[in-house]
Amino acid sequence: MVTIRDVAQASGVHVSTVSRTFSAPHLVSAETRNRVLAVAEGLGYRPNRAARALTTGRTHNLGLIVADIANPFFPPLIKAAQAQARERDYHVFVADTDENPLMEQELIETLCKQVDGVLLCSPRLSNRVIERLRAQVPFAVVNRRVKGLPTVLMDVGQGVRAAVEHLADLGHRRIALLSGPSGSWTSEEMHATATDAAAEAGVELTVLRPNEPTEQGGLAAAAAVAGSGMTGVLCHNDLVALGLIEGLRERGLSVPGDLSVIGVDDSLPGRLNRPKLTTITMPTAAAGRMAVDLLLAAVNAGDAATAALARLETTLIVRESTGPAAPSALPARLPASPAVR
Amino acid sequence: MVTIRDVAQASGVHVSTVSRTFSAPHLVSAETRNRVLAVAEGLGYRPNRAARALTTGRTHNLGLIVADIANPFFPPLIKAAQAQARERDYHVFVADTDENPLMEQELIETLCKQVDGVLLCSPRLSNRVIERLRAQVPFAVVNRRVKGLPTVLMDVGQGVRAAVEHLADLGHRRIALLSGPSGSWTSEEMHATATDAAAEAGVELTVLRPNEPTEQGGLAAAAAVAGSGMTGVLCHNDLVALGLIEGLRERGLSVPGDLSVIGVDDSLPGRLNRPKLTTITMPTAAAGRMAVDLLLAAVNAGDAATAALARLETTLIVRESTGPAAPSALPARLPASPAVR
DNA sequence: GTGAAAGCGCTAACAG
DNA sequence: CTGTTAGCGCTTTCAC
Repeated sequence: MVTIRDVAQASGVHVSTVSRTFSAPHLVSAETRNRVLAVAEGLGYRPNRAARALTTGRTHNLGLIVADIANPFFPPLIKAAQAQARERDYHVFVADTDENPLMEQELIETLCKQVDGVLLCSPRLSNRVIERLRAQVPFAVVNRRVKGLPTVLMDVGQGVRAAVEHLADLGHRRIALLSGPSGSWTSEEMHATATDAAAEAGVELTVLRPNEPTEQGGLAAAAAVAGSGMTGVLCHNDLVALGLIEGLRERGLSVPGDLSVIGVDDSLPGRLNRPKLTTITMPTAAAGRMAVDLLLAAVNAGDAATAALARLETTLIVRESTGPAAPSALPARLPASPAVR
Repeated sequence: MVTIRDVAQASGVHVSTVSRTFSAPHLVSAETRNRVLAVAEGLGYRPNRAARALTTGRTHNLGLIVADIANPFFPPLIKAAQAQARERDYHVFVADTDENPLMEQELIETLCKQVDGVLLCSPRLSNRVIERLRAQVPFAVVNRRVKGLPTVLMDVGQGVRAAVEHLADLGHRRIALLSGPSGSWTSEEMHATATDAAAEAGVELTVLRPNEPTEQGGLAAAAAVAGSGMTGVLCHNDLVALGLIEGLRERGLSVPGDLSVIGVDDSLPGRLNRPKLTTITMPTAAAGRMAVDLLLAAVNAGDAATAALARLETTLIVRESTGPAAPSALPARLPASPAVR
């Protein structure tokens, strides 16, 4: 391994001069700098960032923790975060918690010594634990509110509101919300906004929960939805929506003919599905970039940190999985006179 | 930050004893060990892996480099690799090259000082460059043959052979291969095997290349496929297949009615698509786990390394996107008497 | 079984 | 502008 010392020797200067050529070039005469650079290049020298971290206290590494890498919601976020970090000369550790809060905590604790900050994406950990852990390492969070922490929220409420209104406009009077895992801010937010919006639109909302945030969860929920008299379903994410559509189909129900289904994420599988899924966009790539920037700002600010909060817009994209409520699907036990908005 | 020194002081022993309690517990009396452990626990001490790396030369970190995190082929592999690494007490840096060989090289060079080994998944770099770089850091590769390197191959040839025979059995006589990016071993392997299998099955094979390994690539290829007289298409991956099906549909052609389409990967979008995609499984999770183990073995063996090569099976999964060749689609210019197998 | 001391590769005052 | 020195947190001989 070629070290700073080899370069110093080969170029006839002291190690500190070599160090300076890399970490504070303006403090070195152009002549020496060029010579050192040339020698370093020739020897194939690369600074050892771990050693540097020991003296500077900065690792130039970030941790990125997600619940499930294979959930199509995350890859675009990971990709963007990682690209943005690299732009800022940071490398990123990516870790998957398997939706397990304990693993999440363990991960944070082992990672924290090796990174300057940790990005928590849709964490499953309680706020209480997060607040305790923040003494160890700076955090930024995506899709979770923790006071005092740099936060990026994808304002799913906007999309949910539009989705409920969209269903109401199509004549749906009884709608369901297939909720996500507990501990998920997005899930709570969807619940709250959907409840509000349903009341305003004068439609009846049933919340079915909790469901795994996967196609399996959606598939399993089909039993509860079919024959319930509900004709519009808002799902925790696209995967759940796709699973639900499949489960409905197995029961001889068609989408959007018999029921309308809406997902969340605007993920690849949803875009490629037939019928194309009506869904709520989640600006995951933007969130990844922004979260990295907020995190880095907090890292560099140190104590002077003023926790920023970014709210990213979400919008409803109407495609093919929603349509007019089928009269035939209207239940006999329809409330006497639902307020039409 | 609580260091080994704080623990030493608080428990009335020397730092080296604390060090030993963590890295060689058997060299410490049970009594002192327990006391040190208790104190460390109380203080919330966690060893600093970067500092440890400086003396041991082992970072306990791995690098994982992929062409595109958002390509659904990779997330299951990343997830599995990362989980397996953690099992072995390793953390992993994940980096995306955006399909850019130069970025891949740059990444390897900046990462190499911080990791004990690098996992190259479907690299876009030439073998020549990889062989030069291996002096810097141990490698393992997935889906690429580099002699002397621990390798995991997903034997796509098996699946391709089965796919071509499947199309031939269904009566297809002119088939196309929508090839992937150059530099991709998988793509070359598919090409070679498909050519062989087509000759044996007595069908005519046309290779269309190169295509972006995305739905866009497939969509764009639809123009060349439609009206060409080819009735069966084997695509570089599921995404291309899905894009192609979409492009065909836009031209009024149905799958599997007018043409049969086969993908590769058995990815989520393919499974959820209608028609369900006939595809070739790629054991990505198994490959991720195995590659990590081979890499770690190479890292630990040092010079004594004997490069292992693992070949993982792939199989054809027949679903709904393939069917009998439509007589109407048979071209007038059919070769006089194609050998029927 | 435990302490002492050297050193991993690098940076950061401080002199000159 | 460049050299000297000390030290980051930890492991690892080598003594005792």
